[in-house]
Amino acid sequence: MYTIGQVSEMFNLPISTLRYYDKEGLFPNLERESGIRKFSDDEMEALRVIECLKESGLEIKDIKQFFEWVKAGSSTYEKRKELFELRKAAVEEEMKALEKTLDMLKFKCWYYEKAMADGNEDGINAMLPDKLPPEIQKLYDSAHK
Amino acid sequence: MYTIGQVSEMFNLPISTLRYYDKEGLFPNLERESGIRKFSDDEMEALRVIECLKESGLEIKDIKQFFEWVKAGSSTYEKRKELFELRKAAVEEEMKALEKTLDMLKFKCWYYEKAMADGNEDGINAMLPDKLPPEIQKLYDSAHK
DNA sequence: TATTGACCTGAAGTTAGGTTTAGGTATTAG
DNA sequence: CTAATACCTAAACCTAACTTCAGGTCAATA
Repeated sequence: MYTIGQVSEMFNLPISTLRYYDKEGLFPNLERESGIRKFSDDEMEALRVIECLKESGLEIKDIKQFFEWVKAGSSTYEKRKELFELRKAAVEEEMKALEKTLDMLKFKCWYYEKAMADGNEDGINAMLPDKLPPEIQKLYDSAHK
Repeated sequence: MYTIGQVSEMFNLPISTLRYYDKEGLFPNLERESGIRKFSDDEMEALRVIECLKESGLEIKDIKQFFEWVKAGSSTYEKRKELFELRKAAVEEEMKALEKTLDMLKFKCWYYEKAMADGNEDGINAMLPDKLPPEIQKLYDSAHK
């Protein structure tokens, strides 16, 4: 069993955030001892799931919904599975978007390296939009498709 | 040259968002014809950069800063390059975080598939935390490290 | 004894990134 | 002529996810 301060340290989350999560219903089974929250391993695992679902782009109210399904028992296995499948698809989409973003960033890094070497952007502009070095052209095309 | 409505369609962004970006100074060279915004290829490329930097996690006010550097000319090449290097590192970090998130999501998908097949979570709980099938154990460990 | 530190609450405040509203102009279609 | 479109502005509004504040309890320490 851990206090809110210990959990805050372990997860590197402000105490105020943990209390906020509790108020929003993300720890439906959280116990208290004379008013003081006692975080068990269940709440620790819940926090891992919260961080996962949050990172996947899910809103707090929908994370709460998930924990309500957990409380409801085995009749909600299917809903819960579907939720995770959907978040998985969303994260895979987001990673694709980030790949494209990364290509643009790499292109811009090359761009400014060359601009610094040349003292101006004229040489680069003469290569645009399709006479860039092959590796760079790939990045440029990926970022501009 | 494009009108705001055309740009809105092309980038799939609300007109109100384009006007908001303009108000925030993200199109420092945007021209107007009797009050009406005229978006040139420069603004189109600016928008691609805006979307890239936004996706990388940069705030609007810092994107504005970048366009001020562009306006300032070749003396800011280094700053601009550093900005893109930093955003590149940030996106690479974020992708790592998403990989871990994805591992947790895949684990949970497996978890609920098995729970549905078994009708309960007992079999799974007996395997936790280190007697899971090898592939699944990898996901679990990645998500719990 | 008193003060420090860790916990508690409800309510108000904050921030980013837009969106909506209310009112106006200018061009074109019927 | 008038009515529908597409544009414009300033200012108010909105939402999510926290954070801060003001005031209070309780246990251990100096």
